[in-house]
Amino acid sequence: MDPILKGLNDKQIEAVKAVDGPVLVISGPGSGKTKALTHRVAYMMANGINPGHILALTFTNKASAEMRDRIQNLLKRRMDMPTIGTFHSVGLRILRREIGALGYSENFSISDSDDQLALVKRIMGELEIDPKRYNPRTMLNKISKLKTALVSPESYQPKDFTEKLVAKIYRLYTDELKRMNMLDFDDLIVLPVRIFKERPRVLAKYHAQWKYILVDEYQDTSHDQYQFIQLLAQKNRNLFVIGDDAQSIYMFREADIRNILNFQKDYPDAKVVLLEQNYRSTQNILAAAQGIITNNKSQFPKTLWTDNSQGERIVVKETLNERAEANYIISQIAAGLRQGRYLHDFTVLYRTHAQSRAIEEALITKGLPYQIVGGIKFYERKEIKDILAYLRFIHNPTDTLSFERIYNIPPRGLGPSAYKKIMAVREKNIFEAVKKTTADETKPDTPLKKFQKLMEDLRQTASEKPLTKTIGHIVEKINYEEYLKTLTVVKNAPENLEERMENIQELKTVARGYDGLDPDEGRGRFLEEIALLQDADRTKDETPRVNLMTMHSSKGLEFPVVFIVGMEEGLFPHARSVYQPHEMEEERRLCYVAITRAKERLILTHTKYRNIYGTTEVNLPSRFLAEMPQDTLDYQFLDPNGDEEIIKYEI
DNA sequence: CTGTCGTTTATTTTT
DNA sequence: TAAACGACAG
Repeated sequence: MDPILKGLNDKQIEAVKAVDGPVLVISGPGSGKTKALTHRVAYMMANGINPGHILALTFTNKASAEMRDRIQNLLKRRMDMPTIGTFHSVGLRILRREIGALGYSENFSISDSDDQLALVKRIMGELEIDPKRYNPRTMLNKISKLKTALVSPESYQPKDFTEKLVAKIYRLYTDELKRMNMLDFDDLIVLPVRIFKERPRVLAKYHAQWKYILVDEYQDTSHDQYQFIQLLAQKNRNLFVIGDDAQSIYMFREADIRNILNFQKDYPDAKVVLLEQNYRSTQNILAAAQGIITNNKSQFPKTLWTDNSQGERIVVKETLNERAEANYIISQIAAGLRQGRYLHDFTVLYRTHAQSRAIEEALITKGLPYQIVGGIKFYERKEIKDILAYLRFIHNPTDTLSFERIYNIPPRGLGPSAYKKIMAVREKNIFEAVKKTTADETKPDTPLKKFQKLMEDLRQTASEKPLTKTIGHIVEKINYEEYLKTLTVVKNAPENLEERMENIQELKTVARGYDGLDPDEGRGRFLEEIALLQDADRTKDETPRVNLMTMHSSKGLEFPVVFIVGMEEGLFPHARSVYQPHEMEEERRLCYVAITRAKERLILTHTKYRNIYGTTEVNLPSRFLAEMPQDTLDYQFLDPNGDEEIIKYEI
């Protein structure tokens, strides 16, 4: 037997060996999906398929990196690696070569979601649309929805008044982005699709290159991603998709579960493999998960099974309030630690970020180290965004969004009126517009003139010095630390200042990798790369910590002991999902995902009283509890003398 | 232009 | 509860 197939079960082997033609693999939680995927790629390479002909698409950088690592480890000798990347990075790679066809210039930059929102707000301001009546965020969502549905501003047929507004904003939004030579995230998929459709010869080039295509997390693909895949795969038809419809939890982000459900319609000759053996969880945990998910209508029929032991019952614990809930969790962690578990064996999952507060407070009181996974991302921090905005404006002076961000940060006496003046005379290049505006000013040292001089100086440095030097120079020249001080003094949080300066240091560490390049090119690559990175790989210390995260961020992970807190109607399922059946089903899948993170021990908690937005709510236990087979559960109801709870759990 | 004050609103978010 | 935003006075 091929050594690469060793350690795989029959189904996994089937998935690995079906190299030619369309293949759909439905992989249950803990069924060795990544194993199947990576072994398949290694198998293909070991059997003479040119790695250059293989394209593997993932959703996250993390998944890409893991796949690359594991494939490398499977190979006997060093070989060229296939193209492995996120949808967006592969889209970007294509655009870098092909975007000329659409009339953009090649030094385009990529806007982040804050930029997008700022742009929509600006446009709505110009159109005098009341942002209270029409939420800019909602409008942006609608635009993004249209884009992912591949509806262009030209082809959009608005029906009612609101849609007509959306159409207007959408059109201006698109024009303005193009004018700034900027792309949004959606464009990284949508534009390659357009090029493929309009330029068969370009598409043919990619057909010749990528003859084998693999897609991870196929259930999460949106319509544009679906088109992207279909176009690339239509010639050779060697399309391997793997995923789990039951774990689709990103519908709200345009994931279209029909893509996976209809794969066999798209490819009637598709080979279908079900990975149903679970290597992760106890029988009880699996039974609970299965019990939940069977309440959903549309899904791929499958039954998970495991050779693992039955395991202990799932604890359903009722507590008085969220403080007692947190204390209970800590008591359970303490008990686990006494039995030899480590802090990182424990994970607390919640539906909304707001719920982490009570848990954190309890952990801090008891001095237990923890880490929040997800939450505020590195590149979303103000100090990072500020510095990056300077870099982006230096790099692309047509980027009015970055200009908008920095022209008065730190405060230098520039405001809306100065901004209007500049925008009035702008062609494309804002830096030139600033020059034009200052030319009319008679006084010698106006704030705008100072700004102009500052930017000239920064641009000079940026074009000559390595990237880290430039960053240091920016921070120094704009007196950024002083500015941060004024911010943190107001909020009375000096520890914040230190942390923020450390973050800037961290940014420099990332930038160092580009110092060796030509300054302009290095800056470009740096900005491009971090546009696609949502979190920096910061080298964390190795202290074991309790993990806290939303159920969404837990997808793909596993832990010996999992707590799911807030198992209450209104919270989980979330109140906003209850009335829409398809949203209710998504909540249920989320529950399925959360439960199946647990390997050995699962504890579900709900409270009688919960403080929410400052008012106390009385919540019923979540309906999901009733949907689990009751013989897998161990109910622990609230002691009638509820007050004692908090004391009882002291450790 | 800047800072303060009151009002509003509140999921999840791989890029 | 608290953050985020817009209105308004200095």
